[in-house]
Amino acid sequence: MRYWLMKSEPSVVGIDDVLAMPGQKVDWWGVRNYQARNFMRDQMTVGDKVFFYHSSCPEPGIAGLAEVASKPYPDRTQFEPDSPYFDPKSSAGNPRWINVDVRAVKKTRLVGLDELRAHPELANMRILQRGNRLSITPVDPAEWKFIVGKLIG
DNA sequence: GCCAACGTTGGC
DNA sequence: GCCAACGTTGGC
Repeated sequence: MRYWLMKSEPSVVGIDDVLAMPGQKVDWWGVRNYQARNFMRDQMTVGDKVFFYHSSCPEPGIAGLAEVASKPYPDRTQFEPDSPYFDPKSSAGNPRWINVDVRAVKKTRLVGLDELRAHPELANMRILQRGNRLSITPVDPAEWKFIVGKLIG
């Protein structure tokens, strides 16, 4: 069992959108970074806990709790010629981009970056480091416990 | 819109 | 394999 933080732009797919989907699930399409892909492909297992993070929006921060809901499988958008995520170097037999399904568990209050930064217990979180751009990052179990127990309540 | 950080590309 | 140029991310 691992813990993760996964960024999504709420103007594209926010926590409310996922809660409204059948089974409260969404395929985590669109990751085009090898490190983030490898986390999904190599390290995620069904049931892993996820912070659903809203990025590139007026209030960036943790917006909900979620969990990994499938094994890794090829990202459908890499095969869609009209998609900005289309990858001509990808084929069904040799897909380059992999995703998992994510199930939204519940919406939480918005825990913003400034609030996260206010706690020394969270100082090492990848999301708080300068220049961080990785859209999927591992979360330390102690950090998960602190945020869920003390901040989300 | 700015810009720091950092990943990717491609010429050599 | 190096590295300059370029593109993207994402908070501000």
